Amino acid sequence: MGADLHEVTAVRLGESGGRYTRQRRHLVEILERAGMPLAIPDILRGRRNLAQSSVYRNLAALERAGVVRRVPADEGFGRYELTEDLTEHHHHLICSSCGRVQDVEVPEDLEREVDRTLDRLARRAGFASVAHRLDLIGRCGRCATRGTAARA
Amino acid sequence: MGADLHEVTAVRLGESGGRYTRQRRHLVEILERAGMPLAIPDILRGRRNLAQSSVYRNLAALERAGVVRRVPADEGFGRYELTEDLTEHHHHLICSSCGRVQDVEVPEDLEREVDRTLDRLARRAGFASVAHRLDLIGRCGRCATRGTAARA
DNA sequence: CCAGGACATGAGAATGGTTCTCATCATCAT
DNA sequence: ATGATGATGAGAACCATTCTCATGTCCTGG
Repeated sequence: MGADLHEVTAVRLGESGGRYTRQRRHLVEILERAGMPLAIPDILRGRRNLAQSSVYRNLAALERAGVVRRVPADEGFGRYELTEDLTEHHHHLICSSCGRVQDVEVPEDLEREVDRTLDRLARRAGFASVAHRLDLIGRCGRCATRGTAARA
Repeated sequence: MGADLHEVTAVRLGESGGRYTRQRRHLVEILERAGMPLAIPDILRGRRNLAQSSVYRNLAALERAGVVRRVPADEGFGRYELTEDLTEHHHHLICSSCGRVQDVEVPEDLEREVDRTLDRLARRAGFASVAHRLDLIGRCGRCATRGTAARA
């Protein structure tokens, strides 16, 4: 992996009628290095050569091509990461206090059991072609030490 | 349950320095009847006596009181449901094509195993006080029958 | 009863993340 | 080269959400 990440991206972009331009390659590299879902400001920070509108447009293009995924956080804005077939299947630790998102992988056997069970439930409800999304909500170490009140 | 839903709400609202007004009661009843996360337009639909700004404000108040939870969907807007300690712990079937969200409960033992494992992983990563969120992504029956292209 | 204080409401303005528009550039095939 | 097709950047437009402010409502103490 790693080397052909860009090949795969190029192919998929081609299929969806797009080009693998320098800026799109740049975005893919940024997301690859980050290893965690990034918000637009994170991507823009200290890179004054990226136009915000182009970043949005290109992330949308990469999403359409199936290379990038928009992660919905409960922060009022979105974060972006590479799709799982380009990395490893993983889940997120989400800090409910500062919004920081961190990747985790869960054990194979739990994954399998979750998948199996959910698949059954989904079918029963008339849903098809199912993936799952499993996130942990908590407080990261940094937020836990200073006490940020959440609820009385 | 059901009867004291309103008592609990009144108490929690009181604790967080608010009143259980007619409109807030109304919102709680709407969410209770729905049994699925509702978007603001769903709540407003055919109820011209509710001011949009008040609905937002009141849902925020109810969320602060721990009665309501904002569910982040990948639709660009939020949905609201009663918190789990007022209903049952459950998860969502999310249709990736039409955005419809439906509640599901998963078997006790899977829940337990997920909780146990995630707790361990979280602790290892320095996260504390963890809840989980487990959603199914797929296509609902309605969207599956008519073919809505998602990706080539 | 009446007055005052504290919170709730409604309408619309303001905010902020995201998407669209449009004029200009780059890239590819002929 | 040359024209077509798509990409880029800057800013305007959009839309969900939040804020403002002028009332309204409810409870409390006199």
